[in-house]
Amino acid sequence: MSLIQATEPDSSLNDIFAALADPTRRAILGRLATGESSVNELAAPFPMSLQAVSKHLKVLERAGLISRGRQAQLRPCRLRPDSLARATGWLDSYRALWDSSFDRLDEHLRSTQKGNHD
Amino acid sequence: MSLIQATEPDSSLNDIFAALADPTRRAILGRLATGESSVNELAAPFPMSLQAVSKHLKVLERAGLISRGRQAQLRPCRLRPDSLARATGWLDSYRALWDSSFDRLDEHLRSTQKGNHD
DNA sequence: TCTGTACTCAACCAAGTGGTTGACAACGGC
DNA sequence: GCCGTTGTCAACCACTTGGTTGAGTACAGA
Repeated sequence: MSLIQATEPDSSLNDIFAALADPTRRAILGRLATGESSVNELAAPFPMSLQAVSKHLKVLERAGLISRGRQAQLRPCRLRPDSLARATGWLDSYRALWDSSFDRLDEHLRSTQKGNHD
Repeated sequence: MSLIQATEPDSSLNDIFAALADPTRRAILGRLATGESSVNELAAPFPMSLQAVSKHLKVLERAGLISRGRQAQLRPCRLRPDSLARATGWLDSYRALWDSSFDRLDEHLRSTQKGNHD
């Protein structure tokens, strides 16, 4: 079971999950799911400076969750689905292990003790 | 589309994704998927102190990804599937938006410009 | 009761994060 | 060419994070 190793090479999972851990960035992704958008448009709903939002966009870009174009002085952002797919892929594979682990745990509990947990 | 709001109440998503953003913690979850385990057993493969691993376990516990029991002086850790389900739920719902967004983007690109991006 | 084992708590440290403000670059319109 | 708009970069700040070491707690066994 190679999933156990600590030295997994996919360091981008770090960036992806870290990017998703911030509610502002999740909201930006939600906004972006409705279509391409400029930095100003993205920043408008948030009670923070434009620069702060620009930093968040940089984090999302580094994680591969968005890409940024260029038209005139606008810098439109749009989604990139592949990174999100990597995150869901990881979660899905672990959820499978998860569930089987619970079957095993359940069996273990029934055979050894009688519910002094939780 | 209520997904857009920045003031979403589910702050636990922050903790869950933040917990998943660390490779050591992902490895711990992987190890735990093979069955319940003590702190010492969990710490053994990692090139760091026991206390550091204990901190990681606290993070995972706060995120609701694991729970910890007590038998004698052992403090066995085991998985809790509900928090992971929340993360996958969020990702799945967004992936749906994501895909439809890409259909829309594709259409938009075809109708307005001819590929001066990427 | 004394010892060893398993683990946690507390203090500390370097590095990273999320925000600010101010200055600057790039571009379109006048 | 100048001005407003759009956005980035740099410096700074408070706080968090991921690690360390050292001390302390809780339990089992001799």
